[in-house]
Amino acid sequence: MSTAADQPAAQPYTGRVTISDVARVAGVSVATVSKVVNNRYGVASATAERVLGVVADLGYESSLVARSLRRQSTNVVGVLVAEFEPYSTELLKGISSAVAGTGYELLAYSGGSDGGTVTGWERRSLSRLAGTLIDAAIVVTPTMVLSEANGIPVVAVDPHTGPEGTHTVDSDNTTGAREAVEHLVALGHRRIAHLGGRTDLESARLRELGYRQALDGAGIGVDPALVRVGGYRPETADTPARELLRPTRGERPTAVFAANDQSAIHVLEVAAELGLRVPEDLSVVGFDNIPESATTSPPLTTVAQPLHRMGAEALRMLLDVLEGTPREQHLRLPTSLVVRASTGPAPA
Amino acid sequence: MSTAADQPAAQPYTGRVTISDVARVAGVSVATVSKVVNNRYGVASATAERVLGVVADLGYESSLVARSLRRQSTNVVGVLVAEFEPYSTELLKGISSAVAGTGYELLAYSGGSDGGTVTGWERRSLSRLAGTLIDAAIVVTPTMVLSEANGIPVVAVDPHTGPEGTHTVDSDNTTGAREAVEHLVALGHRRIAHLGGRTDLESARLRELGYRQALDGAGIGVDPALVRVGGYRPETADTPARELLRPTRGERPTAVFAANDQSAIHVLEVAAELGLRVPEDLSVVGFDNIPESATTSPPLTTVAQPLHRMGAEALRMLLDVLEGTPREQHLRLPTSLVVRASTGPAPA
DNA sequence: ATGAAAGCGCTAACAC
DNA sequence: GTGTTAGCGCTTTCAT
Repeated sequence: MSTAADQPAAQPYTGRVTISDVARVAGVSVATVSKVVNNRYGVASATAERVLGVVADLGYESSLVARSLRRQSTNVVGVLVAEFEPYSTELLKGISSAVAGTGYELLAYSGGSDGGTVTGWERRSLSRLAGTLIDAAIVVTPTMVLSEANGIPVVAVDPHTGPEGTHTVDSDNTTGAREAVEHLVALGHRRIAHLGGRTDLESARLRELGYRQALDGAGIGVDPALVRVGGYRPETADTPARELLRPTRGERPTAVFAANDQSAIHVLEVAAELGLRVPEDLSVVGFDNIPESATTSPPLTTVAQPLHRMGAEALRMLLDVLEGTPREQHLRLPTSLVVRASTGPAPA
Repeated sequence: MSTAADQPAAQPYTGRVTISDVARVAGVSVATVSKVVNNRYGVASATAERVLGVVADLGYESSLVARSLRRQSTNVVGVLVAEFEPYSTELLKGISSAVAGTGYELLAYSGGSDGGTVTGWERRSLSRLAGTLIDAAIVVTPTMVLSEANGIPVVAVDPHTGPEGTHTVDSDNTTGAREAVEHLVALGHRRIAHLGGRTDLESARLRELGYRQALDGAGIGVDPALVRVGGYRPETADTPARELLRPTRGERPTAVFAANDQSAIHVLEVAAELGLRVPEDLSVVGFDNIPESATTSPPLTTVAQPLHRMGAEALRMLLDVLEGTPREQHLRLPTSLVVRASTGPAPA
């Protein structure tokens, strides 16, 4: 074995070592090198050994791009996200642990330019990668329906359009939200606000539905003044959060159920800024249970989505589809309420 | 504008829409389509419009792979990790937020097969992607020295070989570790164990160095029986953790300083299993401050690395190198002790 | 203003 | 057993 860790000074031009470099040095054709590298039959063992030696010497590694272009399959699974934020990275951890031992490699691509507002990133990313770079894809919170017409299997996680069209993995948004609000009701809260997500997103609608169900069930009417659109992101949640906590007229709510943890965390910040104590003056509940929700002060009560498991299940589903194993189109996992310190009895 | 969201039934064969499909439908050559798509000069506006119409109709998006192969630059920055675990994903969040608005896209690749034990994954991944798919790369905790001989700029984050060779971003491991152990000393602990990382890794060595410095400074000798190799991973930390907590002879330590959070969290689990109360019977300190460290019970006291910032700085450094702006080769960021509930006064 | 042709690095038929 | 050739989808001279 030669010193694979050294950089050879073999080529005049800088840059990567290609298959033709190996071929030239080994004195064979590129086809032969290709065969050796891919363990194809029909190569004399002496030749193979010599080529392997050169490969090691030069530190050659085949270009994923060139290989992908020529081959039909790449053994790479894509994870398409708008950006790498807490939600998508939690999923990624689950996907990553599930991919170990399957022979597939993971390629996470963030093509959603500047945040989550730009729609259509998933179609664009899929088109750019499908069929050439990746064999199949997991798309995180797509905002549009993805047909599999790009030619590769797709599993959508928490699709914002509801489980139609593609294979999907999501969690029970309605029940989760209902339980969260029931928890607040049980603590004696009556003026419970809802900082919603985006009205065009299915998950946000379902969470609001759960909110309304819980209120109805408790015989509490929904006060429209206590329901605001928050948009899921700290920036977009700022104004509505302030409107909720510093009402121009009427009473302040004693609790806020936010549509996701990022908004809930921002509510915590606004509350602190306004001098409101949590949970003495105000209770706050989030949704998702991203790890960050445990690091706030006080730690956030939230509805846990089993994010790691959702990622792992999505990968398994994708691999099954890829290999032709029949699967249910949709998988819905249960949520669970995680009670931490941001919720307490309603102020007297 | 046509209905870009629809899938056209234009082609007989399934699969992605290629540039030749567009060319055929629009009645022009592929060269012209390429020019239009890339805004090159020398295309009649009428032709351009027609082509754009077909592009929209067919939902064409150029293949990243094919384009990369032909072009020299791709406008994609790679993040190479062994796997997507808490540490690398925190970095990824910082990188992702820093990349917004730069015009670059992010491609995170996990080529480290089954965990962190396999060495050389970084060289392999780099070779497979460099020069074709990505213009530059951030490599997370590489275990070997990476020359830039792959032809693209590289920034290593927390390299396990120390800041040599490439551009690097890391944090002050020694000081962080020293402060952690000084915290334990201040709480009255004298029998302080160290569950180390891998002996071949610079960061692990520096953390052990800090541990020794703190003990020396307090006039406490290092008891070799209290120092174990933990390997940074829960599985590898299991046996040494048990040896430490259930000593065959001698006294049990009253505190453990683990080389990273993942090991520290495992110590917490082993302690719970053995019926040890934390922090009454045993104090535990970790290193890294991954979000998960706040979710344990009790929440873990740890040395925070500014992971988001490290990621963001790494990206900025990389972009500077890419654009030829002169930069210091190394950036070392300070750590800070985060005291939570896993540390308390030494038992009497 | 447009198209023909070469070639990026690689693999797969098919010849020799 | 080995080399030659074609071509994956795209960009880029260079003719026309």
